[in-house]
Formats: sequence, structure tokens, C-alpha cells
Amino acid sequence: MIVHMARTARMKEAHQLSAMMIDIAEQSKADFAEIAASLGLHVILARAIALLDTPAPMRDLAESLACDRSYITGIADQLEERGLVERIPGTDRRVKLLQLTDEGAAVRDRLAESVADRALVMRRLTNEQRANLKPLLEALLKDPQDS
Amino acid sequence: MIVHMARTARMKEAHQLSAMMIDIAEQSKADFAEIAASLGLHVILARAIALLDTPAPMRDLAESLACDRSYITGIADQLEERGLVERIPGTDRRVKLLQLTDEGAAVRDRLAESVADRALVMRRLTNEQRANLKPLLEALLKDPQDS
DNA sequence: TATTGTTATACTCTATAACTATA
DNA sequence: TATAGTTATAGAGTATAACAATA
Repeated sequence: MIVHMARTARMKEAHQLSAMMIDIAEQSKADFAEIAASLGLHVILARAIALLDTPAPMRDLAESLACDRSYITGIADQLEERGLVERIPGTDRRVKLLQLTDEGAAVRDRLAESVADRALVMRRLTNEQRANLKPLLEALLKDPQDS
Repeated sequence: MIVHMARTARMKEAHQLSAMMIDIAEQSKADFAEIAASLGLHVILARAIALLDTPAPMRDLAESLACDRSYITGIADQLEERGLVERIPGTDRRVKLLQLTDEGAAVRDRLAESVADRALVMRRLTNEQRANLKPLLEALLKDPQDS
């Protein structure tokens, strides 16, 4: 009986903590979507811009955004239409690099500033709480040899 | 100059912590998707089952799953086809309640057990670390009068 | 032969609108 | 008149497959 209660408590704790982590992440993503929208961008475009600190092959962007190369073509098209990126040739002539224009770089900077201003972790935690949180998140992300 | 560096450090910290939270949540969702798949279920169906601890009107499920009532019809159809839920009439005769069958309740229990066994928070954190994490997550989820 | 980016197309998930039966 | 669930349809987001250019 006691054993069963312990198992139930464990199930409850697992569910509760996981659900909280997911809720917080969803909220963070919603905040980011709002920030992107305030700059006239969809999330995927804003994410692409945030990744283009330095010019990158479209294939690399596909990997970073975890989507297909064919989908990056459309993303690059939209960003180029808005004058936020340029396609520049790579040394390997199959490759095209995406490079932020000046306007694109300005958008990237505004994105980063807005995230810093509005991120939940900044608004709702003290410096000390953030310092406590970080190693816990690192432990959760550590990729051990576990199953 | 120092001011600018502080701003940059803050932007970096905001981005880093937010990205970690999102990564962890994505991983947790992927784990849940795997568990669901091992029971032959898509995520949305598994989530519905997990919510049906007690019979609930389809409208309530729509709210809990944050989707439209029309979409719940399809979810209920699939669960019913698999013999995991039954539609039972409510006292208000417009309402149909979804109730887990015995097999559905067994699936619900297996889901909860698998989550407890495999959740990142359980596998990668000690009891003490979980105890430290919880109040931080609560602070992040607290809904204050902030903008 | 393998890889990059492109194009055309198809698929998945979910919402909207119109409907019925109740209330 | 308003609400619960259903149906048919439409849209957003993304992938797959075939292709041209280059390696």
C-alpha cells in the first residue's frame, strides 16, 4: 500500500514538473511570437534572422531550424523580399549564403533587446533565482549515457 | 561602454535561459510522443486520455486541449474506434460525456507510469534538485499584475 | 555519384462556417 | 436566442520527390 502511494506520488510529481516546464516554454514561445509580430515577422522568419549573426549556408539554417532545405528556400525568399537578407554565393558554387542586410541586422538587434526585456526568466526571477535555475537546466540538458 | 556590455550580457542570459527552457520542454514533449507512439497513439489522443480521469463533456476537453469543439469530434471518433472511450449522454441532452472504457483506463495508467519512469526531471535530477526547481518554476508561472 | 538549392505537389493539423438538436 | 456536438471545407505549415547545377 505504501509502495503504491509512493509510486503514485512519483507519477504526480513527474507529471506536474514536466507540465510546468512545458507551460513556461509555451509562454516563452508565445512571447517571442508577439515580439516577432511587432516587427511584422512570423516566428520562423524571426528565428532565422536570430541565427544569422554571421552569414550561413541555407543548408546550415535548415539544420538549425530543424526543417527541410526546400522549406528554407521559401524562408529566404520572404526575407529577401523584405530586404532583410541577401543571397550571396559561396566558394563552393552550389552553395548560397544568407547574409543579413543592414536592415536585417537592425531587426536582429531589436529582437534580442525585446527578448531581454520581456523574457519570463528576466521579469519574474531575481538574479539569485536565475543563478540557481541555470545549473538545474544544465543538468536536465546534459546528455549522459542513459537509456 | 560598460553599460553596453551589461546590456549585452543581459541579452545573452535572457536568450540562453529561455532557449534552455524551450529545449527541455521540446525534449519532454518528444519523450511523451514516443511513449504515446509505443501505445499506438498520437500525442493529442494520449493527452485526451490523460485528461479523462473522470468523464468530461467534449466542450471541456476542447478547452483543456486548447482546440476547437469540431476537432474534438474527430478525437472522440478515433478513441471510440479503438475502444478506449465511450460517448455517454449528459443530463443536458445536448451534452455528450467522454468516459474511458476499462481498456482506456489501462492505457491512461500505463501512460502515467511511463511518464514517471522516463521524464527528464525524474531521470536527471535528484530529489533535492527537484525540490529546488519547483519554486523557481512556480515563480515563472505566477501571474502577477505585470505588463 | 553525391550534394545544394529550387520547384511543384502532397500531407498533417487545426480552424471556420453552416447545420441539428436541444435548451 | 444561445449552446453542444457534427459535418464539410479551407488554410497554414511543412515535407517529399524530382530536377538543374556543381562538386
